[in-house]
Amino acid sequence: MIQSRLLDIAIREFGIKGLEGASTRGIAQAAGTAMSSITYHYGGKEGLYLAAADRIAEHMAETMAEPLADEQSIETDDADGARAGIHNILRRLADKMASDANTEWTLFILREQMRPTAAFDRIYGGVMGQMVDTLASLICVATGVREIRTARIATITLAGQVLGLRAMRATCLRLLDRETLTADDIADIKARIDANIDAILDSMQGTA
Amino acid sequence: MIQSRLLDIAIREFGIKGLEGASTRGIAQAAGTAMSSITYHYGGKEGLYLAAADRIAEHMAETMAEPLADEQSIETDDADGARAGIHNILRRLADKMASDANTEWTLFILREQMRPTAAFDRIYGGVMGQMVDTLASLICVATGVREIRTARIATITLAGQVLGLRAMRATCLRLLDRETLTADDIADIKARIDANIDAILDSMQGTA
DNA sequence: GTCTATACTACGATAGAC
DNA sequence: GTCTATCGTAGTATAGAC
Repeated sequence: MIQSRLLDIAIREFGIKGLEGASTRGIAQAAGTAMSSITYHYGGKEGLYLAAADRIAEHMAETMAEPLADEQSIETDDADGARAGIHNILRRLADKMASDANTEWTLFILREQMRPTAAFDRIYGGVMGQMVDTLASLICVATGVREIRTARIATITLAGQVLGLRAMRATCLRLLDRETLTADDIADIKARIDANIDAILDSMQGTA
Repeated sequence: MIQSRLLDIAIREFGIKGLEGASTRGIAQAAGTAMSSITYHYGGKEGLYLAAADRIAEHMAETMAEPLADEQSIETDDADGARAGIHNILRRLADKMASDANTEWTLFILREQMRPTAAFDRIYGGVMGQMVDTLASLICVATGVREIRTARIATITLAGQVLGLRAMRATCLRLLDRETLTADDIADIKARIDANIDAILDSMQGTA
């Protein structure tokens, strides 16, 4: 399937180099085909970029479908269940952000976060918006906080901790004196994040 | 001063569009000069990019000099002072990350974090490395934690919360239903971050 | 559908006038 | 120092053969 290989390469190249930095020639060559097949299948560079965003949204939906489905059925008085749901979602996200295997599409998303294009709508409108909304709802249930705005702001800080694994990767590596993050590093960081989540939720519960 | 204007525009363009995305022609035109003056003053696009990184490092050094100088004189048994220092540093960083006025160079740094070039050495080797090292030391003092690795991992999560303001900006705006962050938004987010810091440090203190 | 050819544009670098 | 003019390269898009 040339289409599929083209998309995989595109996600990698766009993620690493950005929309302007990546070249259709380079993508086509890496996929082992002619550049004009990009025009044929996707209408051009822009179309390929948007298709890459759609595929990323799909991929995200697959990995997040299970925890999101579970968590949306939580009762409004099940604080412990809500807390477990928050951990579940963020842990899964942390796996993606920490692993080198997911570098390409996490970078793609981060670029869109910093400077959104039409591609961001496709990603956020997919499972991503649903994910942060669910997190905010779960925070309300877990802490007893009533104002959704408060929960949303907490969502930003909780997700920020996790996104930081990718967004400040260079600093992480220097600070830990590594070339890449080891399995031990990732385990320790995830443990720290889990502890932070509990500490933060506890503190919100106290003031609610 | 044509040099100064050229650098300002360069930081903006490189920050927004990245090294490949920005064009020397565009930068020169926006600065009101000929493209060849970039060659004359900086030797080329690469040289201009590195000069922009140096200027960003300077700017960061100016805004962080005071809190870093204060904090390095903290006694090893002054847990409260250390905690205040952590708040001080992260609050100042949060101001920069939240404000639209600093969009250009914060984006520049984030790009380098995601995909470091020689420019990252100049930024990290300046005040940035010093900042995260100081944070880790202060965390040790504030919590009684002995292992520097534990403190460094906590540093990553604390800084991640703050960096998230820029790195997930698009999600922040959608979640709060805004075009740009208002002063109220920023105040609320900073208050949440302050509370989170205390909650996290408390939880580390308990287990140390 | 996939390829080769080519057209057109924009880029960075450089030479040389002033 | 700053400008104009130009060169070579790399980019995207497109037409047309198969």
